[in-house]
Amino acid sequence: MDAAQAIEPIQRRPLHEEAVGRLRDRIVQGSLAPGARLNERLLCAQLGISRTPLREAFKLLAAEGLIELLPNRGAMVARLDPERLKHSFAVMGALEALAGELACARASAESIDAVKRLHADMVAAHARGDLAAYFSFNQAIHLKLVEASGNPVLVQTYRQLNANVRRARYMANLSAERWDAAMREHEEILAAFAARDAARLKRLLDAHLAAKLASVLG
Amino acid sequence: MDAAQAIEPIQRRPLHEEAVGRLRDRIVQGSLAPGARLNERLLCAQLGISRTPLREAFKLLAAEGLIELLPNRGAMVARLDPERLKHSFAVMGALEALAGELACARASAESIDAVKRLHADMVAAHARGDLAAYFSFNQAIHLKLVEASGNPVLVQTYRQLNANVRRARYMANLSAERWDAAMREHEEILAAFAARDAARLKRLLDAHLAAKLASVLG
DNA sequence: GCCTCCCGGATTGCGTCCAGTCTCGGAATT
DNA sequence: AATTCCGAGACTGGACGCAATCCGGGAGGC
Repeated sequence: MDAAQAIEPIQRRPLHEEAVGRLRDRIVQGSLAPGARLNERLLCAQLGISRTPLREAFKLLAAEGLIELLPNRGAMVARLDPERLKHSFAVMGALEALAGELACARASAESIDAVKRLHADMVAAHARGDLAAYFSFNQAIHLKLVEASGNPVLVQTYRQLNANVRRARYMANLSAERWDAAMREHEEILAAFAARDAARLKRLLDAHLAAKLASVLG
Repeated sequence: MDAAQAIEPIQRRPLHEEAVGRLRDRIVQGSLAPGARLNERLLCAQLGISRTPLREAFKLLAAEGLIELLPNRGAMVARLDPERLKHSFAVMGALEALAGELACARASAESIDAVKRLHADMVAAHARGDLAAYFSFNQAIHLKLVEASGNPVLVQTYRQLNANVRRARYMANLSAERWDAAMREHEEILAAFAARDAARLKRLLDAHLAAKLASVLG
């Protein structure tokens, strides 16, 4: 928290880390479609790296469940299995419930303020119909809420599961009604969090998640 | 589920996969001590593989939180941070709670029988004071319970967190009293599961986990 | 005497090479 | 005509080599 933190540490991230980030973004965002074969050479050229770091990135993404490694036949972007998605949502629900509980008990005032600000940004994005920005702020809110739990293991676990869910959300197109409903749900969630009403927050998060699942599967 | 499953599929696992398994075992079991530096060449020689697959294995273990990668300075076995352990237990609690609920609702009779058998084996191990076997059966019971939830995502998430916790349990030495208490707790857990009493099971699992944490930290 | 600087050894990160495996298209056979 | 067999091409898995980086020790300066 001192000055050493302030100065931008000369970030020389390993190439494989950078590659994981880029590929994950492209997969989540759908620019690499589910089922698409991933040609090592091609991606190497695109990313400007050699095969070694790319292969390391593949292994990590496979562990996250974003791609599948077929022995001797390369990698492909994992398909979105509705069944698996349901299972993911169930686990996410348990994690969010825990996060909500912890957050209500231990969140700092600043955390709550941060969520409020993100919420305002999200409302603005909704107002101007900016779906991409909405998604982004929406994700940020949920993540911030989980972070407010003060449990880094929870955050890490949540993040990992979230990647696959985000992917599904990018695929599904959000109806105007569902969008409006989601905004109302978020209003309530914010209120419950600000009031540190854990029980209510848990109920709301659960309902929100269920609606999200329905929307994605629909 | 047909004959094709029965014949042993010529297992030609990639080397990195094999390496991950071996290293994980050694780390969890403590033969690679927390904080120990991992020399690539040395491990290559020990495992009889070259650096490429080993490095891939390192990346995966790092993602699991079992080792830490220091840029340009190699890898070391992650230290057991009591704080982090507490966080892990909190998440595991949420996962076990969900698992218990689902398992009570959806477990097959065979799953329950399987747990019963494992429990009997564990009792036997306890009776003859075989700590290693006890640990093994204990783990198997918990895992089987989670698997009985029928949620593969939950299983995978649980497994991953569990690796670190198992490590801590190997480190801490179990007192005779705690061991006896754990056996009693397991009796109750089994009874609740067999009766499909979700609420009671959840309470018991929670208490069991809390006691485990206290034992490990003590 | 202590601090700083610099150099050598060791080790990592990445690029590249080789061998084994798989895929796909064409030819030969039934 | 359909099927099987076979070989060329492409690609992955693993091994290895080189340059860059880091650590420790010793010389030199304050």
